[in-house]
Order: sequence, then C-alpha cells, then structure tokens
Amino acid sequence: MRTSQFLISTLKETPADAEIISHQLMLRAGMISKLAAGIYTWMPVGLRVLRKVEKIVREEMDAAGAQEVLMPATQPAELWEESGRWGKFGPLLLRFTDRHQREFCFGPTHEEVITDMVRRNLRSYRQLPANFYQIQMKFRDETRPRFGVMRAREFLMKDAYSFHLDAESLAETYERMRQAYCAIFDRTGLTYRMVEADSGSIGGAASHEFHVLADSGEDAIAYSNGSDYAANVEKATTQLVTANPAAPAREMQRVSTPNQKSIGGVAKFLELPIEQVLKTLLVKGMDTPVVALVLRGDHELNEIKAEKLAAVVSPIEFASDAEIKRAVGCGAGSIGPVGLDIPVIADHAALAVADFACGANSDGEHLTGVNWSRDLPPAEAQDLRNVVVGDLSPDGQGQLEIVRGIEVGHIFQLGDTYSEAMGATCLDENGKDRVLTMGCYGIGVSRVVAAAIEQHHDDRGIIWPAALAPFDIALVPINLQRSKQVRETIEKLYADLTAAGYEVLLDDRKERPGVMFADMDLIGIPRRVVVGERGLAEGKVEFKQRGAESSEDIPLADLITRLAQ
RNA sequence: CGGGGCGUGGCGCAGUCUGGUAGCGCACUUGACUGGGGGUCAAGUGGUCACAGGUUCAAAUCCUGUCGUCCCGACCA
Repeated sequence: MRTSQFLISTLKETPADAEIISHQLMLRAGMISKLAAGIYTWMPVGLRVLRKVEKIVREEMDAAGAQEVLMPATQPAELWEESGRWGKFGPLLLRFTDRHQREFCFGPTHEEVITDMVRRNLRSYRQLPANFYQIQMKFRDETRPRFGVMRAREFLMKDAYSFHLDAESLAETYERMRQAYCAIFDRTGLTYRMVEADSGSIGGAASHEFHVLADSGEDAIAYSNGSDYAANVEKATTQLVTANPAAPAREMQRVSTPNQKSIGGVAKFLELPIEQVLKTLLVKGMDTPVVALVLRGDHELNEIKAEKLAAVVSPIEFASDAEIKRAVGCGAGSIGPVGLDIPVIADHAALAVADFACGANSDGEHLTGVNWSRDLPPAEAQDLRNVVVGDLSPDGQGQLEIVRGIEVGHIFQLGDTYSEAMGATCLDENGKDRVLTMGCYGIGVSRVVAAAIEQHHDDRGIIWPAALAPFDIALVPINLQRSKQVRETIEKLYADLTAAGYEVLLDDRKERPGVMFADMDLIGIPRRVVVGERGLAEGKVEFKQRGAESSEDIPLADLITRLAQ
C-alpha cells in the first residue's frame, strides 16, 4: 500500500473531548472518526487493525469447532417478548418501528435470535452439541458512552452460543471455549488474565472473564502471586479467617467522640489502628426493614456479595438517614453492633478482632474494648468485603495482588433460561423431547483494539504488537522526488517485501522526513525501513523497531534476512 | 437519570463580562527555498459564531427555549 493511495489522516493536536490515551491516539492516528456519541467510522488504518483481531478470533473459533453465522442486527420485538426481555431490558435497548408499525430493536446481543434459529433447525441429539458464532455490530444505548470505542454504543462483538442436551456436554464446550480464548489472546500479543467472574444477572454455573491488563482499566482484578488463582474483585475471596479472636484484654467502655463520623476520624480520635475499629452499615432487608453489616474499618463492603445474602434485598439498597434513626436511634456515623435487635451479619475478618471499637448507637459516642461473645452475641459470619492487597489467596497458595483490567471477553454457562422460555428442544436418544442447555461466549472485538493501545503506546503514539499492526513494515524514502537511486531502490524493496508476504506501507507522499517519521510512529507500524542516498552510498538502509531506542544501518542485501529473524 | 463544563473554518483555541467590519495557531491549496524527526518565506481557500425565538438602529456577545457533546456519579459487555 502506498500513502498516496491510502488515507493517512493524522492530527498533531489532541482532540479536546478524548479523555483516555487509546481514544486520543485512535483519533490522532486517523483510525476512527466520530459520527455521534459512541458511534464511530472505522477509517482505513483502524479497519485494518480491527480486521486483524477479527481474523485471529475467526481462526481460533473455527479451530475450536464453532460454526460461523451472521444474524440480523435488526430484531423483532416478538422474539424479545418471548424471552421476557422486551420489558426488562429497558432503555439500553434501541427500539424503532417499521412502516407497518411493528416494533423492532437494534440487537444488543443475540440470545433470542440464535435460540430461535436453533429451535427451527435443530431437531435431534445427533446434531448436538452445536456452537454458533458471529462477528457483528451490536448497539447498546449506554447511558454514558465514553472512552471512544472502549465503551461505544455501536461496537463490534464476537458472540457465540452453544447448545447441549446436558450439563456435561456444556462443560466440555465451555472448557474448549476457555482454551480457544486463551489461544486468541495469546495470539494478540497482549498481556491478559483469565479471571473467575460474577455471572451477574444472567446467572448460570461457571463464568470467566478475560482482561487485558492496563492501569486505565475499569475493573479491578485480584490474582495470587503463588498460584493460578485470579478473580474479578467483585467475586474474589480470601482464605477466610476462622480462628477465634484473641482473648479480651480490656473492659468495654462508652466514650465520647464528638463530631467523629468517619471511620478514619474515629480511629485517629481514639488513637487506635483502623483495623481495630469496626464499621456498621445498614441496608434494606428482605424480612426486616434493615440489616446491619459489620466490617473491619479498613475494609470495603462488596455489594455484590452482600446482595446475594438471603436477608438482604437485591439489588442492594442502603438505609436512608431516617430509616437509620428509626432502627438504631442515631446517625450513620455512630452505628454499632452492640445491643441491636435487627439481624447483624459480620465479615469474617471483623469477627476475628478483639477489643474493638465501634459506634454506640448514640450520636457522638462510641464503645471501646468490645469483644464478641462477651459483650454481644457473635454475629452471623459471611464474606462481605472486597479483598485487599496482601490477603491470602483462597487456595492458601500465596497472597493476592490487585491490578486493573479491561474486560475484553466473557464466557458463561447460561443454562436453559432462553431455551426454556422459547421452547428450544431436541429429541434425545430415547426419542424424548428435551430442553437444550446453553453456553454463551463473547469477545469485544473493537474493544480489544482500544485495549491494545492502552497497553502499548509511548509519547510518540501507538506501538502495535506484530499480530495487530495495520502494516508490518513502513518504508520511508528520503528525497524520493529527486533521487532516482532512492526511487528505484525503494520500489524494488516494496515489490520484494510484498512478494515475501509482508504488508508494507510505502510513504510516497511529498513530505519532509520528519513528517513521515512522526506519522509512522503515531500509527505505530512495528518496523521501519528508511532508504536515503546517504546510506545507499554505502549500500545500506536504516532499520528500526517501533519500540526500540535507536536504529541500525544494515546492508541492503541483508534486509530480507534480517526482517525474517 | 442526577450534577457540572463546553458548542466560534477540518483540529486546538481567543473574542462573550462591557453589543458596533469574526480573529490566532495547526491543517489544507499554489509558488520559491529547503530536504534524516512535525522546516522557512510569500500568496491563498475555507466560518449565516449549534439551532429557534426575542430585545436592539445593530447580537458570536444580552434574554428565553431547544439540541448536541464531554466530564463526575448512578447504571452497564
């Protein structure tokens, strides 16, 4: 490809409304162009990268036995009414009406469509298990699209759905998909981690997320430095403390703590380490108006864990100031577990603390030297908190570290939610009709592109991993217009490298070298070959890796061999 | 959906408070010089100042409304 015939639409300045680096660089490198909030055109440079991701995904899905299909982006409302999601999905679903006043939506996901396809076309267990995938634009009307294509409304996704007669078959395909995902992300050249995930509202047995590690990631993931354990912090647990707390050493005392409303403030005021102070949160309960949740002062409530408790309403809802006052007779800053006549649930770590301080259920007062069993009945023990760095891995091997990740893939064992609601069945070996069980497997293809940039860039621009780069080699001639020697050499190189199977971008614009270097660096082409009269006089050209500190002059004759290394 | 910011050539911005000929840098076009890290000089192209009303002799500027867009939060693959 020649730059004279290929749109290089780079920007020197950063567009004002791009916040994160990948968004800025995608705009500056001319990869994408915004049409509306969360809706982008993929321009030539960007599309080449997107296609690279797609190709890897497609090859690995095919290799794992999945069959490619292409489902409609436009979906009729009836299908969503069958699954019960037309009402439930809410404003995230972009709905519209055709000329006959029939309602449709732009597909945000395709469970309904694939389930419909399967119930119409699969009849026998002999056709199972079956796994269908597509690479398709989805539309989700996010309340706040942001970060360019990272959280766009219209985005390219690979989604796959598998169908089985039983759970064992589903588990087999799930495992095969898990391996395929590892193969896919290995091939991208990105640093990623597979983590245990909360299966969320979709429910189902197992669920894993794939995260590209980057400081700007929206998710926190915990992993063990001594084993393979890794989980989204939403779900991560630690080895639970079951040991009894130390023996009481102090008497319980009521102390005045005027105007101390935060845990940090109370700890400081009482001159106690924050781990020695327990905090009590009131949330709405299922059977009682409120439930008390007790945590160590330095720990954070994990709302997902909490709302799974039978006693707690889901989704979780914190008690209002008025409800707190009614239930315990004080403000939020002075609640404590002592003497409460509402259900009290404590995190394991909070139950292991002796001689602790806590609110006295009276404004401006706290209790110190409090001990479970002696001063109050031991609360129900539960895992309520987010893990923190240094917690023991739940498998007992090593300690937890926490890093940020960008979720690029998610695999679920879905179960029969959709097949049951929509009547997707097959005959089994005994000729009996059985409801199918499903798995679903997603990859945010366009998000992978942004995540790659978050992980691989410098102050000059993008540094593509070889597998994702829009081109393999940038050919930069110096003085192309004036030097016949340069012109002839570069044309031959272009032909030879292309014949050798490289994707080459020859910069034949009438630009100064600095402009060409800056553009090739910004676009992030992994390797650059510069041809100028100066070097040719010695039979040499300049070779530089995008991320490398400096370039090297190598004999023209050795170039192809050198590139092959 | 709650809170806040911003809409002036393709991009980044000034001008708005205090109404009076629409500006700057980059980009783009042409020419000359230049030619190994976004070069210099010269001459140009391009904007009904988001939109709709209103006030006024006169509105980018003041008033009212609408829309778009970005950020924080809630929500979400």
